[in-house]
Amino acid sequence: MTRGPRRSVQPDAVLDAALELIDEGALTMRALAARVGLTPGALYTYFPDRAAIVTAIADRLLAEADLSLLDDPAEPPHRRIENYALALREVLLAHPAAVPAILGAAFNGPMALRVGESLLRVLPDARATYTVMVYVLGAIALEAADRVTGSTPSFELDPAEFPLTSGQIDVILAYNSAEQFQWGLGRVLSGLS
Amino acid sequence: MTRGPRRSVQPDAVLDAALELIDEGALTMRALAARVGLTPGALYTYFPDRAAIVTAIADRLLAEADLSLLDDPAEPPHRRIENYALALREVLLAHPAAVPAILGAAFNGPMALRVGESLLRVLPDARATYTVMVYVLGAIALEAADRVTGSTPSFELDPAEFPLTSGQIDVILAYNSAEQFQWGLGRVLSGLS
DNA sequence: TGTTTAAAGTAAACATCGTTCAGAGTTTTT
DNA sequence: AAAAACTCTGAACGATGTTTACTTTAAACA
Repeated sequence: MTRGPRRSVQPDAVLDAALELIDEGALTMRALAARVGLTPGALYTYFPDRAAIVTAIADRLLAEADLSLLDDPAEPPHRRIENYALALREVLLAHPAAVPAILGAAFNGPMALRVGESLLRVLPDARATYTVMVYVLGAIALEAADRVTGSTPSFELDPAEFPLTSGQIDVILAYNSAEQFQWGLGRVLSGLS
Repeated sequence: MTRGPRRSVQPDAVLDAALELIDEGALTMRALAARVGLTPGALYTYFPDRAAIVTAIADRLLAEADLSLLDDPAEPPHRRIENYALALREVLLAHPAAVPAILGAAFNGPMALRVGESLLRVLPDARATYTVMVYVLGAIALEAADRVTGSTPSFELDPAEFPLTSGQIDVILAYNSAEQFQWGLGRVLSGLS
C-alpha cells in the first residue's frame, strides 16, 4: 500500500473535468483545480504538467472508438475500415477543441499503437494504412478546426474571380459532413487496392 | 496620405520576424517587439492581436508555393497536382511549428480561395478536390507534428503484442518522407478517377 | 502659415497563465 | 512510538497577451 493520505479525487475524474473545460473553450490549471475541488498545486500530484493532461485525454479519446469494428468478421475489409473511421470521427468531433492535441500526440500514446496494429491486420501494407490514417485524421482535423472557429466567417466570394468555387459553393459548404467523409474514404480505399 | 509619423518598421518585416520566432520555438509579443526594435504595445498598431499575426503568416506561407504548377499545360493533370503538392509540402515543412496555424486558418485566408479555385480547374469535382486537400494537408500536418515534438520518443515496442507493427517498423519509421507522401497521393488520385 | 487632427510609439500597468515551494496534515511502515 | 512517504494548501514567481495614458510626429485644414 502507498503511504500518505488517500487521494480526494480519482485521476479519471480530473481528466473528465479537463475535457469538459477543453470543450468549453479553455483548459486552465486553476479552473481545473476549482472544478475538482483542489488547489492548482495539488494537480501536480496527479500529472507532471498540463501537457501530460492533454496527451492523456488524447489517448483516452482514441480509446473511445470501438476498435473491434476493425476485426468484425461479418464485414468485408473496406467496410470494417469505414465503420471504424466513422466511429472515430464521431468520437473526436464530439470534442473538436481537443482534436489538435490528438494530431500532435497521435503516434506517441499507447492507444495509437493498438489502432495501428489493428489497421495493419485489415490492410497489411504499412504504407496503405498510413495513407488511410492521413486521410481520416486530416479530414477530422479540418472539420474540427472550422467547428471551433465558428464556421462561415463572412464569406466574401467574387464569382468573377472564383467561378469554379462559386459554381460548387453548395458542395463546398457541405464539405464537413459524414457523407463526404465516407465518400472520400471510399475513393482512397479503392485507390489502395 | 495617412497622417501621423511614418512607420519605423515595414509590416512585412514584422511577419518575417514573427515567423523566425515561431521557427525558434516561441512567438511572444515581447520577443517580437524586441526583434523589430519596438515596444510590445506598438505591435498593436500593426496587427489587432497575436492571432492576426499568426493567420497572416499562414496565408503568406500558403502563397509561397508556386500555384502556377497547377496550370502547367506541359504536364498531365495528376502530375500537376503532384508537383504542387510536393512544392507545398516543402514550403510548409520548412516551418513545421507554423503548420498547425495553417490547418486552423486553412479556409479563411484569401490565398486559400485561390488554391481551391486552381485545384478545381484541374480536378473539377469539388468533392475530389476536397479529398486531395485533406490528404495533402493531413500528411503535412502529421509530419510537421512529429518534427516539432522531437521524433521517435523512446519507442517501446513489444513484438509479441504488436507483431505486424514490428514487422514493418522500418517502413513505419520512414513514413515521413517525400516518397511516401507522393506514393499515397498517387493512390488517392488514382482512386478519384 | 498656424492650428487642428490622426496616427506611431513609449512606459507602465493589469489580469491571467503554468509552475514551484515551504509547510501542515495524514497514512503506512519500521 | 518514531520515521518516512504521500496529499494538499497557501502563497509566491516569472512570463504571457493586452490595455491605457501620454508624448511625439506629420499630414490636413483654416
